[in-house]
Amino acid sequence: MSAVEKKLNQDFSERLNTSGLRFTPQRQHVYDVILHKRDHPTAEEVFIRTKKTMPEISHATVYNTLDALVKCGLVRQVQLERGATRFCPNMEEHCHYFCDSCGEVFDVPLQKDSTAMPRPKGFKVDHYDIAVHGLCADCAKKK
Amino acid sequence: MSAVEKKLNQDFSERLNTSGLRFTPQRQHVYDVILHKRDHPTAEEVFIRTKKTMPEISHATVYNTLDALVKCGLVRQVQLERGATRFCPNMEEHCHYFCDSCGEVFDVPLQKDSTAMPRPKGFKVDHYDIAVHGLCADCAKKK
DNA sequence: GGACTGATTTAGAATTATTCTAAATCTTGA
DNA sequence: TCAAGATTTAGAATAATTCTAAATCAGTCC
Repeated sequence: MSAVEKKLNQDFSERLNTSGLRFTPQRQHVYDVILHKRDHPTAEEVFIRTKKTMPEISHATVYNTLDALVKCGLVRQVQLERGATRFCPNMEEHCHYFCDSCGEVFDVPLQKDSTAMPRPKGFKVDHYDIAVHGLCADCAKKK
Repeated sequence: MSAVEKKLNQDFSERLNTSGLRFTPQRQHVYDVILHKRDHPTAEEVFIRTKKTMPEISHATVYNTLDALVKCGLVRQVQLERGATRFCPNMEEHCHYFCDSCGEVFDVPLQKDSTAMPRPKGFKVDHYDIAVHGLCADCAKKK
């Protein structure tokens, strides 16, 4: 393992710890897999890819790990269509251009100051899906 | 049926026709149900509500009808969390404030000219989910 | 009106996505 | 070292959605 990789794992470990979670080989492998190919895989796809380097990993662990990564802010959970949830390692503020025909996903950074949002060349926009997540007034009070 | 209702059904029927779809009692009931209580039900919830006035309707028909309504632009399909898809009868440009704790959904109209988006009183924002749907350059060419 | 065509509906099976369960294993701290 | 709690595992269970094949329905052509 290179020095850079060691550093990454240390950061990762600390990130987990601050959320009360442990650094485990399984979590490391899953996170590696997601960072390695920076696309928008489903949990099933992450499972398949992780099996290549860790054949004994289970389904439940992948789900559990993905939830852990989402909880400590290392991965974003993305709902683009009916069916499987996807996961995204890009934690910068960005939006997803999603092709309803082929399923391709394009990340586009949000630029607060520009009036027109840039978009992938040739992309034909049909509609926007904007969801703001958080806590409603009542739930915010309770916490 | 009142004159207003007749008019609505006529509009609905025409809307279906222009998409090559037929106006059927089942579709009418499902659409009624969605318009009546303007929240964000899942397909299962729509199924249950529709059964009250049309007990013999089937699961598949509800799914089929919801897809039809989405296709002809009368209903919006919304993915807010893992699990069931929701449907929204509000076709104005708006975004959804979603409470990750209790699941409440608030519609907020998009106002292009204002700098700060209004939000439900007391809502504590965690993160934005912005998805732009459409066709990528390659797929747009093929169509 | 009757036959034909294709759309729609239905029950139920099948598939897909996700969560749950209980036992085994591992980690950490006393 | 031991106890407590976190994690992992295989597989079962559940939830969400789609598929299938047969039956029904609506509109069109004669």
